[in-house]
Amino acid sequence: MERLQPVRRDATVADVAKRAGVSKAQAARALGNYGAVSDDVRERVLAAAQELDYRPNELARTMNTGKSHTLGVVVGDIENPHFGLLMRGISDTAKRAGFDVILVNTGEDVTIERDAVQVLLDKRVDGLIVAPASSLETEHLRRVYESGRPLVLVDRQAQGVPAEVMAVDMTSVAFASTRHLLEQGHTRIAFVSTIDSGEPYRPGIRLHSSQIMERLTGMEQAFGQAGLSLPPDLVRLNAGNADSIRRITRDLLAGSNPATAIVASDGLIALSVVEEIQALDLDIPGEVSILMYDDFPWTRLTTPPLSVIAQPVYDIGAAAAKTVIARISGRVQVPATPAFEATLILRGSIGVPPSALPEAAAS
Amino acid sequence: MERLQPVRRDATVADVAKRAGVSKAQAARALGNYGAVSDDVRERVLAAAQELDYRPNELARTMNTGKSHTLGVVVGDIENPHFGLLMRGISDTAKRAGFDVILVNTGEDVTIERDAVQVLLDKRVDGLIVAPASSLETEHLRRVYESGRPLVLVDRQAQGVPAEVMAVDMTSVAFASTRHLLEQGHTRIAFVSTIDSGEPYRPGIRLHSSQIMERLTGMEQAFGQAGLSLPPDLVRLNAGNADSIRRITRDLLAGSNPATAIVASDGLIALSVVEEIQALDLDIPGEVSILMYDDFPWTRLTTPPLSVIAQPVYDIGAAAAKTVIARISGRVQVPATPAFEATLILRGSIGVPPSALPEAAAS
DNA sequence: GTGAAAGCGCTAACAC
DNA sequence: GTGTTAGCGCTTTCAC
Repeated sequence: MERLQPVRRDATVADVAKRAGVSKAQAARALGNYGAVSDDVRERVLAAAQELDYRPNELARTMNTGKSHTLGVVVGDIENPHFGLLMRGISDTAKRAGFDVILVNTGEDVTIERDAVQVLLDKRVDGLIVAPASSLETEHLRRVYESGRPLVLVDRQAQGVPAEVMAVDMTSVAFASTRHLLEQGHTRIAFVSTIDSGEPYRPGIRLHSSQIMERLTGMEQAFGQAGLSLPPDLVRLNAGNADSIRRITRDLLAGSNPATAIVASDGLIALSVVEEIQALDLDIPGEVSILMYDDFPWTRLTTPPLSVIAQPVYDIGAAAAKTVIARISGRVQVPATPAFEATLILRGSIGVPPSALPEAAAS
Repeated sequence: MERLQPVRRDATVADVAKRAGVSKAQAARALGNYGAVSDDVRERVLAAAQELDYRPNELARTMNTGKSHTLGVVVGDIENPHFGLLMRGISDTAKRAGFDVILVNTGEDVTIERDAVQVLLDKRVDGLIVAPASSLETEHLRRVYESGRPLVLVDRQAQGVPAEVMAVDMTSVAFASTRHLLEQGHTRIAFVSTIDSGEPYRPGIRLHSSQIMERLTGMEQAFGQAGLSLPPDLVRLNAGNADSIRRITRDLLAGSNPATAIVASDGLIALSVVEEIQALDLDIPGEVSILMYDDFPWTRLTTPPLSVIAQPVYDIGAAAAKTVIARISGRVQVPATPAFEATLILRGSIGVPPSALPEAAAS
């Protein structure tokens, strides 16, 4: 009951060695080109390998050396072009240095992130780049650090994890953009974010995302500098889905003291906010001003085009990759973490609030 | 010159066994829970594992069993939300079945795709899902098939590769949407695609992307049914970057016999096309009608909202995952490949061409 | 230069 | 139930 050729097993070093008439060790040396090998042997071995269509078993190789020439990347939401671009920055840099990149998506779920990190570690990636779902729940990241495998964080901090963080300083750009809004005459400035806090905003609240914390801090500072304070009722967290965002938008724009400007924490939020504003038949920027985080191509297409806060996402990815690779290579002199700057790009969606217009001022 | 604790080596089965006072084999059985183990032994082993913080070396495990409980995914452009959504469909399904998913991006480059597939194969993924960069250069995919590892294709066919393809039938929706445009009175219908053909379009041309082929076929059929033929001068391939797309758009809209409708092959193209139309100060849909492939949220935000051809991308991903997993599990009865249908979603960007309006007709 | 042999951490066949 | 013993495919001493 035997097959003639069980499944055409892949050729191994031993097979190649036999065919070339040399020892396994010599074949391995020629194949992996290390150690000392005579030209004659090398030639015969490579020829044999060719004929047998030999492909090294990377798993076995990794098991011995501990190196896989692979970077692991963990992100929250690959559907967000933000991460797509980040990924390209990482991939391009990694490829140039001879590293492969594998990605795992977490849906911004810390539990899944924990598993993802473990999976990657189990696959023996040489280094890890993580955009942490939470800046507070970070034991699993601390463990990566303790395992000694290089880890670089992107976008967000992670409390208690002594790893480099490649991220924009959101505080200053939030400050600058809020000041701009204040200068236009806005004081009722709203901020809408999906960030899941479990409770409504109050000054001094602690959030999972260091990015959002920074944005709020920047806003608070700008208000403070103007002798005002950020209206707590206009900061809306937990804006989970399109429906809730639209409801929040309606709410912000209703009543006797509505918001005159809305800052959307990401593209998806801006989308629903603008949709609701259109549904309410309000004018942008005549009646409501809009500012959103991240600069996506489509923001130039809306009427009016959206003002945005752009981040050098590709560069952040590239820098992250460069740094993990430097660490992997054992370089002591790791490239200094660059300071990334976000920039406010003014398009048509920010204007003067109705209350500040001449005719309104007269009343 | 010895360290007291060289690097705190990870605990292995042997360590656990020693600590629990049993043989390696028994420890392994308890840990991997297979074979027969007495309650007493199991308890001691698990306790020892706990104390030593034992984590199985998945690499070693994979080397022995040949299984990694991991799906490999290869896509062309992760920046495109299309693939992001596809990825979610895959991940959700895989996770539910206990599989991890790792992704490699190729930038639509066949050479990189070849490497990516090899990397994944080297990592011994149990199955592969590939959105092939080319439907024509497919030897590497054929090799995957021959290696016996389950392979499922998404979005595009791959010539000579006998693997299931999860994709929408683009021909029929292209036919239907073109007929709709014809019924509105358009005959000068343009089609713009990034697809790299090396040469301009001519009827009967062979392209790398089966999807684009189908779209063109559908358009040709609709024209044929109307007793007309697709104007070859309006089919523009090789629209690589934003600049060239804008140049092409300008070109299509100039002259004495301009296009009255433009079909954009993807979101990025639509973006540049619309930008150029706005720059030319032409009215949509008064002077030019627009239709694009893929339904992204932002298409509802432009003025007017864009008519699109929507695909059930998430479902395609889910189905692909389900099928590879079925194959991996050796199920003979693999779920039948569902027929995915794209749908034409009419919004405001398609209208009657100027030439068909009463006043124009009078002239 | 070259080869024999040990070992990476695990699973699996085979005895008892 | 349990332990012994081979491997998996590769790298890496260590002799010669």
